[in-house]
Amino acid sequence: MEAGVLSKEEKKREVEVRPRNWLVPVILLTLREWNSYGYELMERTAAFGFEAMNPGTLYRTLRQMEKDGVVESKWETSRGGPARRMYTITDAGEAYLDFWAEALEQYRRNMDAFFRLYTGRPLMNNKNDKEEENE
Amino acid sequence: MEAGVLSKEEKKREVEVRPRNWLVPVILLTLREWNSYGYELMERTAAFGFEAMNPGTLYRTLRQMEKDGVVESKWETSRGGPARRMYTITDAGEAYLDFWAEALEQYRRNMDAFFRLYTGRPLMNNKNDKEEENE
DNA sequence: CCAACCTATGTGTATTGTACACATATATAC
DNA sequence: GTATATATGTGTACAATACACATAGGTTGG
Repeated sequence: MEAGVLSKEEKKREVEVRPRNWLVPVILLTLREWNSYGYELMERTAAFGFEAMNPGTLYRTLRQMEKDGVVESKWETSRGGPARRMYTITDAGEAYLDFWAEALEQYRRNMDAFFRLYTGRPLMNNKNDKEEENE
Repeated sequence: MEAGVLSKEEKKREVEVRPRNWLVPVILLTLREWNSYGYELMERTAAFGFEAMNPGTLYRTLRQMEKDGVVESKWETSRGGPARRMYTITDAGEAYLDFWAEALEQYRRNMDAFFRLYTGRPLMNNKNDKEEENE
């Protein structure tokens, strides 16, 4: 394999940087601002990295979130056009969001550690032995 | 569901904040510092959020990375104790790492946007209509 | 000497978050 | 009345990681 450029193999899987469980918090955060519904949420989640969000994934996630009690929904039919399932964040949802944000902070520290090491300066020499440097 | 505290349901799945594809870059970054092997890498990946890394997952990932050409390995037997499969990062591996780090920067912006919104100040009022605030 | 233990690598299978493909229904515009 | 935008949904696939378990070499101590 050649160096310097990425092989077709690697390009294919592109690099996807996004935390797992990113979708749920993003939805919750958005709903904390305004009540909303699936179709609209799709646009807004794009701002957080879900650029080509698949509708099915979003709708299913919303249903699951309702089962989990972090959101509630009811149909909104008083309007032209197809009915919308309007979602509201629950108290449990806000609690979950807070919990998640806290965890995100911890992760940010991990990411910073990554960058410190990446950008050159080795954090420390706390490795007991490093005899396998070269052979 | 009660608010303020997390339900058993939510506690069970804990909040796992870590980007997808985090393991591979962490391994590559570590190998860029020193050549290493699975057993040792387990300790080091812990520093980046893989606190209870399962051996199987790590070893399988390393093999896959070798197939992808981002690392190379050879047995090290000149030592007491079980043989170690020593890994070295390849040029392609370094290129991949660079590529990934760049993508990570973009994600960091998403995360910052999340925090700005989370910590109160609404980014903007660029939403066309928000009639569903209350009903 | 052989049993217990640490080191070290591995396989088989499950889980989970999201992706992809596709289906359906309601209104409005032409 | 059919095309289009809006809106919600199901079935299935996939990839990253988790979990459970197996194996084998070497060292230590009774």
